[in-house]
Amino acid sequence: MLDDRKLEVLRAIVEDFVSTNEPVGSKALAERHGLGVSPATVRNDMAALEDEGYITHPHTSAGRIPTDRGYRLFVDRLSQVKPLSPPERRAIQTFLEGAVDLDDVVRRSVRLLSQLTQQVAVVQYPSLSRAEVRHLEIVHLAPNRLLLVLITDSGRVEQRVVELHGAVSDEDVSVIRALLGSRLHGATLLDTPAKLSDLPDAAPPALRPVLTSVLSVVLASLVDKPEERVAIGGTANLTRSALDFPRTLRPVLEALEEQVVLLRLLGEVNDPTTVHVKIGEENVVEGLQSTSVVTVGYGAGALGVLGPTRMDYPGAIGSVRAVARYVGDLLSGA
Amino acid sequence: MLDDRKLEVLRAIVEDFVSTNEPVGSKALAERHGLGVSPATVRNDMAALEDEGYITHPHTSAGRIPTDRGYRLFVDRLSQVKPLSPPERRAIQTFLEGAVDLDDVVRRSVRLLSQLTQQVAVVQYPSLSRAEVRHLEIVHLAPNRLLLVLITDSGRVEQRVVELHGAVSDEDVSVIRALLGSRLHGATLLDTPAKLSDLPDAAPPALRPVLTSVLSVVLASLVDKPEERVAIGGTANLTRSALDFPRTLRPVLEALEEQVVLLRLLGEVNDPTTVHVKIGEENVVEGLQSTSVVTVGYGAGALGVLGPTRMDYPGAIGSVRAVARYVGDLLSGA
DNA sequence: CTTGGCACTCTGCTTCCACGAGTGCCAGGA
DNA sequence: TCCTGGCACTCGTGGAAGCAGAGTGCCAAG
Repeated sequence: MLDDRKLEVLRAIVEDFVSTNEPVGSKALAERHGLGVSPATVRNDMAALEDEGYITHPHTSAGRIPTDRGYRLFVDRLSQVKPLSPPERRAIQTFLEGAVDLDDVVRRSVRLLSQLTQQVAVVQYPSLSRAEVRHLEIVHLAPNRLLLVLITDSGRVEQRVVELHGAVSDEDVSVIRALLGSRLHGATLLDTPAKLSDLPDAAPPALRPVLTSVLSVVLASLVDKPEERVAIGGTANLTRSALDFPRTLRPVLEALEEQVVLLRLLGEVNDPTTVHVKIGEENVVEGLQSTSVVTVGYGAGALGVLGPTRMDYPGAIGSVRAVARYVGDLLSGA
Repeated sequence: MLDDRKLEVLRAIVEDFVSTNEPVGSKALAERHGLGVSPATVRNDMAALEDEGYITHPHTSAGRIPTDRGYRLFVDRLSQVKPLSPPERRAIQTFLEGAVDLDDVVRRSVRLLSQLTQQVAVVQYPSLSRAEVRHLEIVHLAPNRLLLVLITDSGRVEQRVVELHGAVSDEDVSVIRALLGSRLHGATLLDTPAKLSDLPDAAPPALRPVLTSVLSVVLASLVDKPEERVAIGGTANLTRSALDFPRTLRPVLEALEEQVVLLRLLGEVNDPTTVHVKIGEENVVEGLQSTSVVTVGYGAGALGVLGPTRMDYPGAIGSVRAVARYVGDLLSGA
């Protein structure tokens, strides 16, 4: 059905359309790419590609533009990842290494990705559930109020206030701190319930009420529904493609304001090591049907970019992959 | 020069234009507002207002729209703050009280403000320099690497990694923790340099190198240039006024991506208790000359909204003030 | 299977015109 | 002195018409 030349035509259409944002006609295409055939032949191929649903017409007498399906084929079979240049790699590395803490790493990654790809960038914080506990601190804020501070190996710091029913002494707090600390150090949050289940029984009776309050907060807010966080940046890049989003910019911005939506975008990554590309209507998220998303896991989390379906996929995939690698190294090393 | 009726005309123009987004003509104005005078009279007043620079024409045969100067006069002398309704107040309070930690408070405030005002909302995290140290924890990450965790009374948690030149023992870390803790507990970060200046001398000689490293990190990254943070939300609201930003949406989004810019917007608040309004060209920030900003301090930080100059100022001022009050209470109480 | 030719169909742009909103000015009246 | 009705004028908007150009689909010949 689709011989090599037809695929070549599709590739040319995608590349031209991505760079010019204008429907591409048979004549221009035959000239600019060295296909060695006449416009008429190209037209025949185009008709075939259109029959198969890879390209379409905006209107009768305009050139062709790729459909979502066309981009899909392009990404899967017609393109190869554009690797970054060595200077770019060095720049990424030095920029990321300048970060002073986890927040800074994430913020820098977002900025980096959005500048490299000229798209919207999304970076997830290292997931809590997969993280190891490096330190658990209990601060005695008030007689009946404690602050739990959890530090993970990926550098995340989570805090929760625990309201107690009665007052508790500094000494008791120390005991609890020691108890919890010894149990949890080095554990992942997934292990936590098992590690803590018998703790109230093992503790001195006087401390049990307090311990129970503390545990319920730990389990409820850190284990059962661990808070996932994401950072986003480069939204200004959406306006560059104002032509791509006739009236759809609104819903896109709205969707991007929702943490839940962003997490879904990043979370649909099954295999964490390969780059995933969602194109147009493949996105189930409301409001993002006219966008494409390129994501990849970096170890304890995921990151990616979002832009119009008319996107430089090879470049985006290359950048996303490279940044993910550096971020992954950085976070597992620190 | 400007008698009461002229001011009334200006007020009517501002209110009409804000609600309809269309230049307002003399006839419609004379009818809809009970001015009791003829369109011709209104026209004369309009001419006077235009001479004074309070209103202008988009083109010869269109109605009038307010200038920045007109809005300024409106805000200063012709409008009164629109207080929130009791149900609204209750909703704010319950929504904010549901927050589990500082990040959550800030995120909720942003969402609240942007929904109340239908504008872009900006909320600064409580400033570090004005905060009191509630707890300073030192975690021994590796033989020659420490993690400092600073918790302030406003709930902020800052972390910094300290790389040491040589290994240090757990016991030494405990000593340093105790030393620093006793000195800093209850101090503000502004007091810190004074409180710590003689510390190396007072400490056991063996610990001095380590202590010096720790102190230099504390002073450099927490005191000398304390990290200010801001959260932003509701950018989708900018598209609602696509008519207001003909082609200027781009620079606005770009400006909003810069933490520095946001801090400048919020930072120009001198008197922290009153609401400040910057209108259009009054904004020195590049790219925001077509927007207005309404800000107020809430105690340890500031918050505000940003939108087109065509903004419901009384409503925005009311919302900003109310939210600031609740946030302030919440953060000083917690 | 490829190619050149040709008729056809659109869109985008320009021009033109009529309409209507709104203004500025003036002269008369309170 | 100020308000008012009247009137001529300006100018942007919107629809109709016409034109040029790009691009297509199809066909018959190589």
